[in-house]
Amino acid sequence: MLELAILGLLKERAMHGYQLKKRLADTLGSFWQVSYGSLYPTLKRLQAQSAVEMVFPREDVGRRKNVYRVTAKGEEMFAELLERVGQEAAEDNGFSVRLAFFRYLKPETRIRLLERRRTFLEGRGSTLKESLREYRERIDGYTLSLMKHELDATESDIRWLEDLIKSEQRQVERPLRRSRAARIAQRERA
Amino acid sequence: MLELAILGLLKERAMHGYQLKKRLADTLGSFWQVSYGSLYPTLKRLQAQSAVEMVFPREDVGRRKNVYRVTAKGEEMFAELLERVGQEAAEDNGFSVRLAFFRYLKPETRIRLLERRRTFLEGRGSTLKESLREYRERIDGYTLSLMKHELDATESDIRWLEDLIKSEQRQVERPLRRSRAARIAQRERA
DNA sequence: TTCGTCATGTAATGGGTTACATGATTAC
DNA sequence: GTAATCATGTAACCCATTACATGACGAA
Repeated sequence: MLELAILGLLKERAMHGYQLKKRLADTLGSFWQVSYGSLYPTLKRLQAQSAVEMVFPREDVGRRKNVYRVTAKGEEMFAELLERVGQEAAEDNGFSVRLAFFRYLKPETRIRLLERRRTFLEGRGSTLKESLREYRERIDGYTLSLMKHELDATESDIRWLEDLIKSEQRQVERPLRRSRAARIAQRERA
Repeated sequence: MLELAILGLLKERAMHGYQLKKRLADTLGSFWQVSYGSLYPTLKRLQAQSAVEMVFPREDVGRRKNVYRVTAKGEEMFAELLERVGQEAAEDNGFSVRLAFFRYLKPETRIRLLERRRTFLEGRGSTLKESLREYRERIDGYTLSLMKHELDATESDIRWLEDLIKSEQRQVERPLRRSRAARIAQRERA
């Protein structure tokens, strides 16, 4: 997860650990906090795997900063990690981090990931409904209220996902339609 | 967290590990999954601390089952863990687990916990708004959409909390009013 | 000159998971 | 008798955190 996030951010531009942490906090910070104690070791590990390499300072001579950039191997790793449509990719953080790098995926893969997430949330929804049906009388008001609220939140998540999926599908279809139009135009020209 | 949940569930009735895991999955399962690899060691640890003790099987002789019950010391531990209004008590899981045992808290403590959670969520909300304001033009559509959706979800959480707080406050006030009425009645009797 | 923030790192610890191993009981 | 589920446990690992340690640089 952290590796994916680091590679994804370094893909945009070379950065050093401290900067990386700031960017991480800014874009993913509302759900995903990283400490230096995990950031720096991960960065070193990625370097050892030659997924990233140090950019030796030019104008930046002053401060002791370890600026890293992604290597070709790092790009591969990133793509592999990002596309991996396992269980982890459907869970809260795994999904959010991947969404932040969606622009690097093909629309079809995006749809697959979105649908995986939807299935996951539908599972959570059913579990919640089941619990509500099964235990409604036996559980206390607070847990009941929590469950109802969770169910609402889950359903809202699903609606949001549905919108994302629809908009992806439009993006997949439109080029097709255009090419069909192009084919027609070509036929007419003939 | 797990200790709190185990003690809280065993407070209701004595159970063995397997049962405990089921109850855990049923009531808190939508956000909090535990594996045996962490459940059994925790149970043993609690036993070593004499927070729980084994109930020796009577009618249940057949199966090899380790049924545990909470001890007086366990009750103390539970109360202490539950009331602890630290950072962890405001975070997602910490809060939800505590909410599931809210009935064991005084209304004032409940309100304190609810307000801590609200403050926490308001912080998240501000962070999100800040990011949206700051980066709106620079970040990609997916992250933007995620952030907006997160903000909506956070605001919905806050509204829900507000309702819970209000209903707690009513419960704090009503007995006061009743006692005032009692005082008046007493005065009239005099 | 000193304070804040930039910047990097390590060691100890924590809290969990996965995979493995075992075996009893129940339902078919 | 055999498959599913009940039931307990351990060892290896993973991913992260906290606390600690260090020091450079810029601004007041």
